[in-house]
Amino acid sequence: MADTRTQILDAAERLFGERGFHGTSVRAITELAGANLAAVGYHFGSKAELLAAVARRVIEPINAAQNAELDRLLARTPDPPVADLVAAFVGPLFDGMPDGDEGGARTSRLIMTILGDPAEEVRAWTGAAEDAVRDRYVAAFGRALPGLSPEELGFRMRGILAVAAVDRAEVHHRPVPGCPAPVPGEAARRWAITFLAAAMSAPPAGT
Amino acid sequence: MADTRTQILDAAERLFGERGFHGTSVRAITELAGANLAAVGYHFGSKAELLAAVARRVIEPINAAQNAELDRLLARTPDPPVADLVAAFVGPLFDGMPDGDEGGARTSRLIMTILGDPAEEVRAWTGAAEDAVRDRYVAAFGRALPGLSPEELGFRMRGILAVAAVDRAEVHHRPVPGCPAPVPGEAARRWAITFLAAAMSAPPAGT
DNA sequence: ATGTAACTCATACGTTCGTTTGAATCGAAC
DNA sequence: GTTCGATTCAAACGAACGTATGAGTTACAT
Repeated sequence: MADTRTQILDAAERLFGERGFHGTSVRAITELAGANLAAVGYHFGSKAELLAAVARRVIEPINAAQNAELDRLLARTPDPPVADLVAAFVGPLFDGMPDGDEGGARTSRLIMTILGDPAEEVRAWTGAAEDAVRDRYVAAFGRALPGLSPEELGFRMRGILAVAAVDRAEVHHRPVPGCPAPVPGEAARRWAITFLAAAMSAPPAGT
Repeated sequence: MADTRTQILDAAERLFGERGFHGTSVRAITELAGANLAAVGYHFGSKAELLAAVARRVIEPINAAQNAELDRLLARTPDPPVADLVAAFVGPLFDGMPDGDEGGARTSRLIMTILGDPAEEVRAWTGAAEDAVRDRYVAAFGRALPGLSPEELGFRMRGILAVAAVDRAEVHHRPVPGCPAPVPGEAARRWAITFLAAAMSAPPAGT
């Protein structure tokens, strides 16, 4: 049995992802973790700091993988094609956490919750590491897509995140009625890369 | 000055969009609306039913516009090209509510909140109307994109919603650091249509 | 003017929230 | 076996929550 701190992180990750930040009570987290109510205050200081810890733990391996994939690409050629850049960026989002995640769905639901939750406390933890990774990809996409304004490139980068996060978040949620339910695993990953590579390769729409 | 019921709907739409369902208190809504705390109970019954009313008011004009655009397209040709279908589906999402919406951002933030909020009460109102519209577009896209499995088509439909909702939701939020900030108005609409038309037109990735 | 229905209001109820407290418990070092 | 830092615990705090109540106010038909 893992230590209390880790079990609280696990429980919080699951519940924040399933019910959002405001929708999850500290009591629900500690109950699921089999820990005492006060353990959150002791180990993390506050509910908001617990969310920051959860978010860090989720995002760090994704960032590391995105960086590694880009390194691998750039080692081969200084100007990788768009499709490879998309795969390198999107792949880690579909891998999610290395272990214990239900096919990455928990992770993505959490990312979706964070993306969707406007509260400052939910967003405050975003650090320099994420920015650095994103900057590297923006630069690489910019070279692969000359003629695209920085603003439109930014729009497309956000589009990538949106598709990946929303789709994965819904794997176990089943919203958007009227469409067939999302598909877990390898198929969705390949669909996303195909979908987004074509999207990124579109000619500039201009201002 | 509009009647109390409308002012509560306006305030609730803004606050639900900005802070989510659980993050918005009935007191905050009535205060912003300049109404009494009990007015929500009197006019809507409960906070959850207020959300349902807000969601209906937001989504109905979007659905109607999507239906009308598709009618217009089908009147011209029985099998419209993908780009036209994308424009017809995405356009109304960028138009948002006809009046008083800050360029549609309020609306989309609300949609994003709903998409991202896993609570059953947030999702319960989705009705037959939305399903019908989506079914019509799924059918039209299916004819325009033969060889695409229903599952992959469902994936792409969700991709459209994700891009539109996330982008618009962030117009006034400024998340995703490392990318230039989102752009309001006409540019984003054209970028989205270009981006998504290329994405939808991609060859099938297969199972 | 008077009755009536629609509405607004101040106030209170019971619950749940995040956080804090101080005592109890544990494990290893000495 | 005692000391001590680290951790866990039950209990309680005040604040904020959604909702309910009943009196008060308005507008209008009669």
